[in-house]
Amino acid sequence: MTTIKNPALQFTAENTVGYLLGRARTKLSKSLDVALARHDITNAQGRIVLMLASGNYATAADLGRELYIDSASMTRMIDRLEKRGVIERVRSQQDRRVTRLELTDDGNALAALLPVEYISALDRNFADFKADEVELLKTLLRKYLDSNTDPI
Amino acid sequence: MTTIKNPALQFTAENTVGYLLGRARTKLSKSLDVALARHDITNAQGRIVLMLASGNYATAADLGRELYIDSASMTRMIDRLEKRGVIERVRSQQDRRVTRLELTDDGNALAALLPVEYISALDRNFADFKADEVELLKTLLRKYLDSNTDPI
DNA sequence: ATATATTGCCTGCCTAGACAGTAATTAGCA
DNA sequence: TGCTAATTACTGTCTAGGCAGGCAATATAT
Repeated sequence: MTTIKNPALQFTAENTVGYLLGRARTKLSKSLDVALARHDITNAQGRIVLMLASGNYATAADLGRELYIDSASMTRMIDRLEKRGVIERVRSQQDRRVTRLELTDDGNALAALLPVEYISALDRNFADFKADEVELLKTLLRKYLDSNTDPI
Repeated sequence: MTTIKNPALQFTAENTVGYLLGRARTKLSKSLDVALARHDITNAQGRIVLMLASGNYATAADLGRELYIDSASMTRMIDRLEKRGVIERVRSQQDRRVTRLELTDDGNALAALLPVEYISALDRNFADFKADEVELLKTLLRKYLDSNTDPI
């Protein structure tokens, strides 16, 4: 039994969780982008459309809070989706700071199509995985996301 | 025992592997950026420095192939690292298309410090995980990365 | 030996995020 | 009531990626 005295000596970036996580996310995201391309929408954009369609989010701030995306990035994302014609900004009368986000008819039609696209794309991506392996992966990811790492 | 007839009906973006993968990657990457900030370098940049220090990669094309990053993005990354003073472009004499990437003295000094930073930052991020849980996560990610998803 | 293909690097322009800072509006409290 | 907090959305400027296309240099095939 050998003990590694100084882990830094055998450290390689390519073996890092961070590295694997980054590559896996890029691969999957790219694959989803390809799958959604014929709807003229990206993975990141489709997610927003679905979240709005769920009725659980009404404003850019809502979405940003859930996604841990800052409001500046959300503003730009909303810009793209508005230009694309799937959502509209509607200024709230109750609180004139907020602009409610509403799906257009096109947006609702898109939202109806997306789940099938996502499900089949994910199925293809994880075809080699048994169902409980995917669940295990999700469980581990959720565990990491729920842990609060001291920022320092 | 109930069978779900139409999975699309209960589909929510927030339960997706893609969603969890994206959020986890963002969280970890942000944490690494904070940890490396005092070396005036980002996570993505530190990875390149370490890969060059390993001696296994000599050119931007080498790095891009390993990281699945396209050459245009690599060009810009090299620009930033060169401006930052950690690497130099050295035109090859053998093949005048290629520019070899060499760490400067500053770059080598940095490469010597980085492993410890990465290791401690990762330890903090996965403090709640048992060692074999991290390994399990890495195994699942590698399995996904090794699978070849038909692009369509 | 030369036309063709490949490779390496680059530029331009796009999405997606980050942070900092600003203006407008509302909420909360002395 | 009036001042301060907090909240919402925004702009500017940055990193990090993507794709398309282009040029120069090397490899390959006829």
